[in-house]
Amino acid sequence: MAKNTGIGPAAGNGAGAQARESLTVRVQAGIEDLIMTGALRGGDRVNEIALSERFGTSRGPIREACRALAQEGLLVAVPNRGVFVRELDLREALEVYDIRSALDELMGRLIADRVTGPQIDELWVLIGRMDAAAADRDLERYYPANLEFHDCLLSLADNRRLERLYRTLVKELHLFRRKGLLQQGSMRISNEEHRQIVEAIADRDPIAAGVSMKCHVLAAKQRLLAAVEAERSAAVGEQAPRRSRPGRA
Amino acid sequence: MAKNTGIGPAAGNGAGAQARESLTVRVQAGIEDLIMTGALRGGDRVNEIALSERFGTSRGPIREACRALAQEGLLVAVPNRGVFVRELDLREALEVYDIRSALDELMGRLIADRVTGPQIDELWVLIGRMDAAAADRDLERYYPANLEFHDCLLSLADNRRLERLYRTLVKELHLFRRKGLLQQGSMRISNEEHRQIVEAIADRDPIAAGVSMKCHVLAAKQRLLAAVEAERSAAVGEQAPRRSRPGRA
DNA sequence: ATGCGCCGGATTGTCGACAATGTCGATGCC
DNA sequence: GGCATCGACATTGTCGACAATCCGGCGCAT
Repeated sequence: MAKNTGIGPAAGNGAGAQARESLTVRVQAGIEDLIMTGALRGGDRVNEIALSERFGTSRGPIREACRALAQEGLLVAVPNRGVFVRELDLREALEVYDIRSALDELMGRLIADRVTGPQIDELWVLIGRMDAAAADRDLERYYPANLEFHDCLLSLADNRRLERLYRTLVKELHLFRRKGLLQQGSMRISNEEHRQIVEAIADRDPIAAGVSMKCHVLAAKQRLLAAVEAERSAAVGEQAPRRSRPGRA
Repeated sequence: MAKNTGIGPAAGNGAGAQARESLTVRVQAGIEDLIMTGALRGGDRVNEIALSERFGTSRGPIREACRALAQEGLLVAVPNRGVFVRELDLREALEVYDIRSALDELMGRLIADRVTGPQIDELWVLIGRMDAAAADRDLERYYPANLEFHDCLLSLADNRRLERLYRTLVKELHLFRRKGLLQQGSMRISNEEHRQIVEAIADRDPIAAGVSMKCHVLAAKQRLLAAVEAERSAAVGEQAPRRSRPGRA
């Protein structure tokens, strides 16, 4: 099997080719990637030895990276048992949504207070791109545009701590068990909310911008809730809620 | 030289006597304490060897703890230079205040939605204790009561993620250069705001509770801003802004 | 005298090894 | 047959040592 999967000491890896970086941060980014791409799923055990072979390093940097990720909330460390990929239950996911709603409201207010004309134009461009993708029902194009839109808003807020926090929370939501339910919201409805946001920003109305951003998040929360509820009732209607394996956590 | 300064493997230390805890987490808590108590100040260099002697361990746990604290934002890691205690400039402190204002508003809304009668009584008790301390101008008694009051609110919100986030931000504010300016707010004014908060909560009015909590934080932000401004103008008026040492950052 | 290059000390980054702990399976007993 | 106990394996927790890198001072050439 692959002894070195691309992140060796002298391997010019495509993403972020900063050779002069400590191994720990590279491993940290690598593990994050493994989680984001789904290679590591919630509840999975993180084996230090396996990872050290996977990344071609010793266990030291692995452990340091895991400590950092545990502090960030992506992993949980159980003493003498190892670290596991954190699993977000519905309640925790909703908690994160509530927090994001508050932060997004702040973000909207901050943006409306300091936005410039060209920045507004840029937002409209992104809205247009999302509109086009939504018209084609092309989720593969919509999703990155949506990401870029929110990144743009994030940078416009001009609050570095808020930016870091927001990114942490977004990553955290990837730990939700069935994250497929997250982006189940219809693109057109979501983009209508985006348009409202940009309009409020263009009006330089902090209150309206904050409210529209908050509602955008809360609407996503409601969509998730509805999706979960739908899934549950479907499962109940479908024979019995069969218990799969007695498997361990 | 002191081979063991109190946190050895078998030392029953007073704070958090959980013997079956990994060294890393103990070291992490220890370093946090060093920062909170001011033994380590913003910008200070964190020497791994010194800390390993201080805590009576090897460098491994120290490094892991530092990684975690760096991820948390209390330390900053400079490649091949080591880790330093993060220093919060005014701008960053204000950023944190803005974020806290948003989170506190959320907290107020959540509390007003789910608070019970006995919990309201408990809040009034704490208000009374703060009132008494404020009447005596006893900051030594006011400060812990204030802390307990906010802890109580935090638990009442019943949002674990929010709680963790809030505590992180509070710790972060300790990194502000002259944190003495932070609690410079007069006790009576602050406690008047507290009373407003509890009244709104007792009315079970989520909007009012959120607004009053948000304003409480924003008022603290303004007090900090005023204190900094006052300090600056005083420094300007007082001869020359003498440059101290050519010292390093 | 001043700027440049070299060298020594100190510290960080990384590694492999040992000890401690927990887990899983086999064995024996009730 | 079910359950408690014991033992071997696997994994984590911790340590000491080596190599890479960086900071500071010294000497030298211009």
